[in-house]
Amino acid sequence: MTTSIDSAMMRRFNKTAVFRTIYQNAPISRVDIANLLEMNKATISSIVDELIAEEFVIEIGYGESRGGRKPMLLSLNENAGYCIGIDVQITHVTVALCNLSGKIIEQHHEPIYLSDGMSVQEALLQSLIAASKKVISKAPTSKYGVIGAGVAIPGMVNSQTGYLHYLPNLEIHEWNFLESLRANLKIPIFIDNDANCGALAVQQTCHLNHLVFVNVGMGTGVGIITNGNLIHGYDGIAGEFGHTTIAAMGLKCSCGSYGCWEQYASERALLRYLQEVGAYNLPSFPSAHFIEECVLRADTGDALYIRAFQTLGQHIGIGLANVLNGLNPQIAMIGGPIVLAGNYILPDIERTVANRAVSLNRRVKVHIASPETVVHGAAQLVLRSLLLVDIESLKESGEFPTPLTLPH
Amino acid sequence: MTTSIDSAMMRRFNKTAVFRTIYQNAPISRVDIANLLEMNKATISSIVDELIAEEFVIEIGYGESRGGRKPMLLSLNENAGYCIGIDVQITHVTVALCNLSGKIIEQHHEPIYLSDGMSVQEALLQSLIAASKKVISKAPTSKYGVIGAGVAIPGMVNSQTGYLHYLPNLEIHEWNFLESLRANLKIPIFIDNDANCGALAVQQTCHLNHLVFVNVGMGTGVGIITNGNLIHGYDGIAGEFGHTTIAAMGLKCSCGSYGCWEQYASERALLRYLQEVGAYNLPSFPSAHFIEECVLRADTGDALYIRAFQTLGQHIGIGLANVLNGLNPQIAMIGGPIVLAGNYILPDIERTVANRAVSLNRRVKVHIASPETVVHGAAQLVLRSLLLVDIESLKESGEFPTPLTLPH
DNA sequence: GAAGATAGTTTATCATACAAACCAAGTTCA
DNA sequence: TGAACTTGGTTTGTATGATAAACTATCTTC
Repeated sequence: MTTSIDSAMMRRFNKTAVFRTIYQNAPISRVDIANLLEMNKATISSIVDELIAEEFVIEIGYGESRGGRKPMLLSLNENAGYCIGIDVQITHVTVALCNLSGKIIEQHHEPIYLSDGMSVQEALLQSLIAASKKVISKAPTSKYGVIGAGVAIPGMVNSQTGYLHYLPNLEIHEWNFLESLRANLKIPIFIDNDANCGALAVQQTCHLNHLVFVNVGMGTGVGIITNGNLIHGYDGIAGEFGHTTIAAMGLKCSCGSYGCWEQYASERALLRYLQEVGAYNLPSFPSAHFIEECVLRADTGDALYIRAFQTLGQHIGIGLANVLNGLNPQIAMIGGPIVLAGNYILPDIERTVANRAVSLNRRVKVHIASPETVVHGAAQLVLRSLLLVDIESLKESGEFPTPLTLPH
Repeated sequence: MTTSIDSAMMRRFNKTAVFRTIYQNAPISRVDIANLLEMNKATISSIVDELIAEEFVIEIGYGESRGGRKPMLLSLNENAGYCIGIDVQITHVTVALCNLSGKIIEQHHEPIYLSDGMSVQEALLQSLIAASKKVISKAPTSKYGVIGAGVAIPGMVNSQTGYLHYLPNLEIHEWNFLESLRANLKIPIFIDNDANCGALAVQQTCHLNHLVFVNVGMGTGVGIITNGNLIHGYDGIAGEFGHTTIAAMGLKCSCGSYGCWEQYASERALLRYLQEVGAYNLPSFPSAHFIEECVLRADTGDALYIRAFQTLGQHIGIGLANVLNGLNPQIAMIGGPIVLAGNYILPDIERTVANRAVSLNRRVKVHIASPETVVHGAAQLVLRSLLLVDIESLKESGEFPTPLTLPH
């Protein structure tokens, strides 16, 4: 692992810092960047010149005078290139084309269709590739083109090696996913767990450095950001709070343990709660639009559905309080398909957290994320890796990626 | 937050990297450092010259020739200065004088004695100060003297602000501990939670970047290191896994919640298990030597005690599996007073973890730490802050500490 | 319209890392 | 035994990049 710096490296760090400052504070002038970063005006000018030559940054006109010469305002050239974010789910994939500021330009849903004699892996790959090619073809011409794709996976992946250790429901085990995808998509590809992607997206919009993103879907996973960094763990599978015990003698879980959180806080748990309160006409398995349908029923005032949502909220709250006590974030986000039911579950989540979190963790605000959070985060994997590299990720990866030097 | 680098900063990073390399790989030659860090020989020589002039590093003689000129071996000058580590417990404090390599030179136990009309805070302070002064007076004369003190606290502290949010058992709330101690001890002081200190000590000895340290005593706390960094959370109180629910309908906890792990995995839990299996002559509250006494009984073959330890081990295992699934560390350490019973609890911990952890977390090895781990880690707070500063901690703290420039 | 303020550039300087040449001191082998 | 080679470490010259200070450009104020 390298931990030494030479002048080229110093320049890269500083250039990245300047770029990040523009990215997050645009429109901003050279002087303001210099003040924010406590660097010399001359250095900023020199770096900005490079960024403009590379078309990552553009001058967008003069700002208001503050008693002297008007400042020239700088901004990200958000259409210098594009990236795609992919949210893999059990039944389908969602692919979004985003510009460099992360804004979604095009979006497409593609079902995962398992035809005869085809492995699940092949079906997933085909769906991914088909959807990706569709949105890539929609990308406007630009300096850097489509610079990469980020994939959010609802299972255990190692984002460093690209290995998919386990994908529940589709029952994929130990698959070199990244290699398979790379063989078919000729752009840089990044992958991570879906909850991690969600956390990344939240960080990008909220500019907070300590947060958790709880993805409640068929299973329950947590993306953790502390000190601004995603936590991956040794094998990359950190955040499997869905398989932490909240009831030592509780329900048997598919993982072999008992009383796992996701037995009580997931789509499947919701289905069970509905069965328990006596709702009728239930599917045997949560379908693709299960939550949506339940929300419609609750919206009609169906007390059974409302009660089931409340029970779900309480149990999400129990596990969330655990996560808060363990990690002490600044905010907590609830994401995944369940967000459609945000209004029905949030009060119970909040109440339960208030009763079960300790000390300052009681103050942690719980929010419901937007449905696009994960796909946004997937795109963020690319933007972060290629554009927002900093000291941190250098140390993390051990090798030095090359920010801001994309091939044309 | 500063994220820019100039040549002075570059030098500091590199100097620290060289020092850390010597610290961890001594004895080592200049050439080997250059190869390890992928830096130029000339640069290494220049930095080493400075380190030798400052007496942080010494030349300890020639090594074996590898076909040419013999290398001059470098080593940490471990007696250039000293630091003290303090382990605060409910009934007493343990203070250790350590040299720069972290080796304990002197150790002293001081009771916390509450005399009439004295607040708990005062009693704790007086005990700390008395013990510190005793070991400081034993420090040999050296270039830098006693460079600082690190304090491990069995409660919720913010290591940045020095604020003690809550210290259970002694029932101290919201106290500016660092300020109070600084008023009395005129050396730099660092504080952190006891489990965090334990984790730090383990990291120092094992050179691993992903680990958890579970401190089982009157309560249960976890120190988490991922990517080589301690996790503190937003308010500094991360790691309170003792207050995570493992039984949603379980025992009422002092924190107001139900079924918290520490109700099932702590000294108090052990006492309850003993009551449940019908052991007699039990104290109403775990005394200072409670674990020690229980181990003695178990050593005589007392089946009740052995069974109680096994039950405790199972419940430590349930919570530990949760921690592993949530954080995916490389190894797990059990520390705190319970380590005396390591042989009695470890098999059950391992079995439970094997049954309840998911996927690769099943492979995580569980070890019993030595009793001095926490006090070692407390000393490490000082060594780490003053000597082993690197890119990482810069980003973390946002401000730039000044390593290797101690006043004489 | 002169004085002052702010934005940004140009120029000279300085610190630091690096490369290459060099010196020092060992080993190998004819 | 000594010439050739190898390795460890230093010296010297160079390149890079950040900074400070002087300078230009442009605006506001009075």
